[in-house]
Amino acid sequence: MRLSKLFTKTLHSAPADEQALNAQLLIRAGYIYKEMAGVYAYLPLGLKVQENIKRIVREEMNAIGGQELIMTNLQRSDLWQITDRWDEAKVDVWFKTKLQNGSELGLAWSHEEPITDMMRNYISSYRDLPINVYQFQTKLRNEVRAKSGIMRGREFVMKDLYSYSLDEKQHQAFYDSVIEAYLRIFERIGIGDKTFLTYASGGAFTKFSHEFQTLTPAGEDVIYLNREKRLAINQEVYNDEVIKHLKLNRADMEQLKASEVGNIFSFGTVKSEQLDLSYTSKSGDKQYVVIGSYGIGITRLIGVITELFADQKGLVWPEAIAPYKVHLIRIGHSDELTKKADKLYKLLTDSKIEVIYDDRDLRVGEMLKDADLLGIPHRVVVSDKGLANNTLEWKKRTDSEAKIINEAELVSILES
RNA sequence: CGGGGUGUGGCGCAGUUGGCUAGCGCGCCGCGUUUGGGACGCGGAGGUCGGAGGUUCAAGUCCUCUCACCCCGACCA
Repeated sequence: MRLSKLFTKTLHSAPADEQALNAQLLIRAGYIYKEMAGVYAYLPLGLKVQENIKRIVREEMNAIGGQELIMTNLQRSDLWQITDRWDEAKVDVWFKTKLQNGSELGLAWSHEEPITDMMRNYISSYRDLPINVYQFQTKLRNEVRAKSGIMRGREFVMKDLYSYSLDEKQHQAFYDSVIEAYLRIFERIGIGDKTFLTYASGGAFTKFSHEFQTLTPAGEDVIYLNREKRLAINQEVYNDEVIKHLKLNRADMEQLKASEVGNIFSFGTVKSEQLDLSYTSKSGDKQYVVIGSYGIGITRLIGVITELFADQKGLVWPEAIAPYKVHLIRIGHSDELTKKADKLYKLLTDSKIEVIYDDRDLRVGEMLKDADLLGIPHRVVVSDKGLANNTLEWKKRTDSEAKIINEAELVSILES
């Protein structure tokens, strides 16, 4: 992509009404646009980051047998009435609306009820199980107070997976495989060393649920972490009984701020009993399906990663999710130089390396500032300095000094 | 929902005790000079001051209501 053609440009200063670092930087760099409090549009750069995260999540979900689908945003009220979660005293984040004929609809804040009800049409025999399906969906939640930029919005993208299992054993095996898959996902997107499996309150069925908490001062949660065992306990269930249950010691636990980027939990048969989702077993009797639910906050991850890696100069993306791999800058505008930069741009893009090419005739300072702000992992500069001996400058976003290398060296660096 | 704060061109801000054609910086357009870390000169375009009502000879400035946004807290199945 040529920067001269890219939709969105950078801003010198962040809007005053935005305090959160993640939103400030993402807005300045042109990744997102704020529509209203807690509601952000994703512009081309931001969408690419989102899609890159989704790609990794999708690969890992498919690898453990997940099948992607997409549910609807408009939901019937009757399903939620059955499980007693339509009442705003019970669920206070509902956005509700009405059909022309007056019947009430809910706007999806979760999909547990509709997807489970849908399964009644497809599950009737033990032969139909297990079923593990997931989606990337926009969740709408009428938060009383949106805050922290994109980390807690009223509209956000979540990956949610639902597992339907024959019995507790089958469920547990899948549940464990999700834990492994989640750890791989966080590793791949570059926050593995800062993300920890965390015990949290379990809800209706189990004693605990599991959360995946990423350490960041910008997070809303407080966890107690045993770094050595890479195990944490959410403050909400942090007590002697739980510590003992997990064979941990209070003395080894570190109190830290973190952001919940994923959570998984078991419903047992609670929800299938409520919604009457059952199957006929091999021996002919009626059994309720064991259900699990597994979420990853896709857009929240973008916020967390921004907070985690950004520096004074701007964004810093891990390579796996960066919108582009290389930020190519041309300093100078002689025909010969332009030809050289164009050629390099073509060479890299032809090799399937994603490049954002600053072909604008701006002053150097502006181009370099923009490169820092956009946070693309590799910066390559071609200038008159390298014309004679055919060299260029390469610098990682996280390095302080550029290195002089030649084209072949660059290609091998980028392809490694 | 309780408390605190803020709304003035696309962005950041100034605007004294009400007073003249509402300013400044950035950005934008034109011309020229520049070109290795956000250049400079000259000339332009762009706002009716969040909204409604009121007080007044006169309101961006005062009053009432209202909307939006930010922060702290409560909340977060």
